[in-house]
Amino acid sequence: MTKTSKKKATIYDLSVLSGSSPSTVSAVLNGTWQKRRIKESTAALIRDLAETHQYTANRQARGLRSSRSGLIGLLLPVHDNRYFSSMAQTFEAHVRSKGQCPIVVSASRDPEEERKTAETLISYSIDELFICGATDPDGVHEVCETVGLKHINIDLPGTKVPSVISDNYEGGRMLTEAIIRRFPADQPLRPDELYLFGGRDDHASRERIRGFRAVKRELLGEDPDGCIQPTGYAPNNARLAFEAFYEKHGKLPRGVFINSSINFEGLLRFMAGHPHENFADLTVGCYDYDPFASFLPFPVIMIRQDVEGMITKAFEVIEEGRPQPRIHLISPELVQPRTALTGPLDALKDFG
Amino acid sequence: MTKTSKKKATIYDLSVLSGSSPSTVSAVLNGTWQKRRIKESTAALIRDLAETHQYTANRQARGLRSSRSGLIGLLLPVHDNRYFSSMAQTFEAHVRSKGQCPIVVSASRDPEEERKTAETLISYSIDELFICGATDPDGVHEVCETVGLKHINIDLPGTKVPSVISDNYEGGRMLTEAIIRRFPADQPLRPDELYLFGGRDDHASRERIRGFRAVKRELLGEDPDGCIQPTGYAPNNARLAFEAFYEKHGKLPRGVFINSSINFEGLLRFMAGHPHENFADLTVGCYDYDPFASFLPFPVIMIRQDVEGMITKAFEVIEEGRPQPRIHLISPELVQPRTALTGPLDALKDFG
DNA sequence: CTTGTTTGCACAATCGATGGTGCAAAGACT
DNA sequence: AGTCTTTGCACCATCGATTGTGCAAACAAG
Repeated sequence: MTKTSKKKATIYDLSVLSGSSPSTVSAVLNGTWQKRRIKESTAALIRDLAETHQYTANRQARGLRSSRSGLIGLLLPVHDNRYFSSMAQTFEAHVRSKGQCPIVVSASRDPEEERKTAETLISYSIDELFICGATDPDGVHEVCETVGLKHINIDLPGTKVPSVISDNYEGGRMLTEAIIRRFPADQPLRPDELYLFGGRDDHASRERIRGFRAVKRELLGEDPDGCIQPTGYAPNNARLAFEAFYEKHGKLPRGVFINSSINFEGLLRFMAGHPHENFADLTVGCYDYDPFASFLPFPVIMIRQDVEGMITKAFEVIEEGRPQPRIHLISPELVQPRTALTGPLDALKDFG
Repeated sequence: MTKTSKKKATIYDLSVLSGSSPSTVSAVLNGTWQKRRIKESTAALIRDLAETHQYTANRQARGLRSSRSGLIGLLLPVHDNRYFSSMAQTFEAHVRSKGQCPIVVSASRDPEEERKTAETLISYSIDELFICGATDPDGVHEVCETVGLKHINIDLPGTKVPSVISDNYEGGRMLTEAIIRRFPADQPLRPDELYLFGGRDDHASRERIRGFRAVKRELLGEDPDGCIQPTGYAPNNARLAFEAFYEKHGKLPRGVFINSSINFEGLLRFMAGHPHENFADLTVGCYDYDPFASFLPFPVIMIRQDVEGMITKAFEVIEEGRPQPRIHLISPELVQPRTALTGPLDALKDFG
């Protein structure tokens, strides 16, 4: 190896090699050289040297000077979930296409951790922060605000800055209606046969529940309170709720609206505990999309949220000068049972 | 707001406020103050000020000086996949517990993009890099090596530095055997009824295929070449392979070994195109775990790779001084049909 | 009271890139 | 030839934290 530098080349190295000053090297390599009236030939020489020595600017130094880092943060509840990981994927694509670098972290839906994590990101001088699915978006907002960091909410809205979220009310309506219509006219669903499980007291759950209840009232005439079982987001709580229902009624409801795929896993856990039940007359609607769930042995109607649409919108809004703290709704999509949609995975290249 | 600083407090701000020098403030706040013989009372005063002014060190400045950033990189093929996103989740937990900050990026399995992305991370002076599932780990190695960056391979091995990977051979064997044993003695699987779909010419696929073929030979006596269909990782290629088989034979193989959940989605797409088939005599083994897939209307045996084990091992190995470029195998786990395992999602807190 | 030691801290250089300013040399113009 | 303008670049301060060094004041020993 001739060029085993072992340490990265700096503008000072290149300035010695080229016989020009560090500032000239810097200007050439960051594109401001025309403004500084550097001769084309000097620039070419320096670019050449940079190339052969594999120079790349030290982002920490640049960031320190310019108080920008080129990092854009995304704060998630968790990574290992289809919805949020596809947020990460889409977010990364957008950020990279702007020539910046994504930094994606998770905070377990814990308000305290959300703030702490935001502070960590801030200590790296990130340029913008996308707050996705946070339990306390306004808490994170405070942290951002004191250092003048641009930020925006996704998935769950806050009140201080703009929010881009799914149209949960409409999605809830669509899904509820699809469940109801799935039953044949001679064996229609009764109001007390359609339950909602999962979710908690956040904006998304509330809106979905509102849509659910509205459609129930419109199509089934009634909407008993007892049919709403907000069990939180933990899969095991959902499992317990199904278990309890089953204990009491000896079966599951004929129609089940599940608030998210995480809660849906609770249903699976319940089913694993009842291997001999075949749950013949069960229709599930789930507010999330997963291709495998779509092919389960009972009809599963799903909602796919428009992640690409939300991220795109969020970038548009955050670029605005003084955006109002309003809520931007993005329409989700209804997915019929046994549907295998394509996704970002299809962008995977096959090499080798 | 009394304390709307609008810009972050620095050690200089605190030094003025406390009447001591910046270096004293720095020493107090980064823990080296005992070594510098700072009075306890001075330290207390400064800590107090730091608290009330919400001081946090500028990581870019610190990193510039110390040529370390506190960032640890993870390079993935993609985010939106259960396996890799759970890598991200586990990785993040480990990194944060060491008081550092994770930076997770994806490079689409593209060797060029892998190197470029590594270079970007390097420009941020990351302290270590975990290379997960890379198509060209040794290419990334070159990039790391020239700047003296510690790195390690996960999931797919390289030849230059240590690699921590799944025991794909054993996993392949376990899964194949489980598929075969799933068939009753009076209707045993014939060698030409057990196919493998998906994967390509990488270490993981090769090992799984090797295990598959070995077990087939041992248990079924034969192992025809035609039963191996490495379709790459793209779901659509897998779909086409299933389609082609179905065209030719009018049915699917009775036993199918699928190389990954991504390829499994190809099977779903195929099935979506044949809504009236019920695929009664089909048993699938999939080298990945997904709870929904586990409950599909046909038996699905799955392999869950020990992500926690791999990450833990990788951190152990990378801390070693001069680790040898050997391969560390981590045993995966067989998951019977209709099993809902708990996962990192269960760590989600319910607040609100 | 003098000399030696310890305590407690300030000073200043440094990391690498940026950008304002200044100033010679080259060219234009009278 | 003398003045004015433009060209081309070097110099230097700066961003914020770290760290080696130096040096007074406080204290101890003789």
